[in-house]
Amino acid sequence: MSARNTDTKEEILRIGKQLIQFYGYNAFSYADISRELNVKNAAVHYHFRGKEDLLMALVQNYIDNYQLLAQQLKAAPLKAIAKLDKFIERYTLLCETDSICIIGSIASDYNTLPDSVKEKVTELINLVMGMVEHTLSEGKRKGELVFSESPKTQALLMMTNLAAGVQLARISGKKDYEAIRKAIIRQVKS
Amino acid sequence: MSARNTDTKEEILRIGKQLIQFYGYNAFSYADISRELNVKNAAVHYHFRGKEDLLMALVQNYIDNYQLLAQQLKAAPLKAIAKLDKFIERYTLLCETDSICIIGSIASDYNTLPDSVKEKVTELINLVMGMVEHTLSEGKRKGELVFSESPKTQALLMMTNLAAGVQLARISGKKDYEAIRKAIIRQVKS
DNA sequence: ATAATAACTTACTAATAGGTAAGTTTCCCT
DNA sequence: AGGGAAACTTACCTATTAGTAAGTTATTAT
Repeated sequence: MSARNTDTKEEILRIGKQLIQFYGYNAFSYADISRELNVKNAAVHYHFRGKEDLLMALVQNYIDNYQLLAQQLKAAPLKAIAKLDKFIERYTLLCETDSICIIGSIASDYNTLPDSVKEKVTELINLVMGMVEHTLSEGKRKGELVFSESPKTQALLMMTNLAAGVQLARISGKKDYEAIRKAIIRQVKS
Repeated sequence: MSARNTDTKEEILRIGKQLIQFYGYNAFSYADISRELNVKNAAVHYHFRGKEDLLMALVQNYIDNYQLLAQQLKAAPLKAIAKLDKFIERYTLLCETDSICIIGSIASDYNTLPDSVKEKVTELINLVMGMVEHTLSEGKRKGELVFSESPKTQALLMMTNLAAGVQLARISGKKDYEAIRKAIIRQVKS
């Protein structure tokens, strides 16, 4: 099936993801990836025709990943708060590496992207949003969560707090993120 | 004092600001500015040595602007809600041109910026944050606003909702932004 | 054993990036 | 009237960008 190395493609995706979250989509190049992987930039082009294709694959990767998480959360015998914590933890981890959420990163470069990618990003957002909304909705129904906004609006609030929270954290520090993280839990808890 | 054109410098700042808010800092070039202004790119370099200097001037511009707004809000005989509305309106206007908050835009490219700019951005954030916090704090003291978080945390929540709200709006539409806008007012009102 | 193919490297493009040095035009001040 | 300076243009430069065509090496299926 393969010659030399089977997981170069996955490595490219891994590094590309890191670079986008740390520097931004328009700030990294194929040279950055090939340097870190110790291959030539043509090797990167071999696996992903162009930067758009790489981004496309990356977003699809996220979609797959979140689809899995959504399934797990639905099936898991966890309290709503615990489910939310599982989701929020992803942002906390980002924070610790001075990285930001990929959706936030892409959002800033959104107007430079081709329509095909824009559509995939919309798909990802709808997925994540729907997952949070569902978790909130279910938690409310079961009496585990209390909030007065609609689940959809509450999900919007929570998501924007988190996305901008990690962005803010790299400028003004992790304390601000922590304050936000605790507050968004309080908003749905008491 | 000047030859030919006195406001080229201001025009550069205006266009630069637009480009950053629409495409992002790393996605625009001096060529974009010079094209729109009908000058050569060397003319842009004449007014701003390099891209960093332009960004620096732009952030300083925002600082001046927000310092003025902060003064106005302190002096104005307005209810806290009206003051917040004045501030929030800026984000609503951004939304209408598919643009995002400059802080959010810079935050995504933050790790590609030199320290000098990073410090200026911190200064801007502290200013804006302090302004919102003060407005919230005063409003609470006067009994015009009601919220249980500390004014600082409430300011963090409000700011992150707005910053990510406009980012989200260009992807999933203005309705989501509107829902957020109304919700953040309800959070401090009732 | 060998043919096919996956996974590369080598060796290039053409376009754009940010940036500069030297000259030119226009205006103002004396 | 003439000097100086502000506000440019002309004409470059080097580095980097995304991208490609053709050749090489290693693996695998037959």
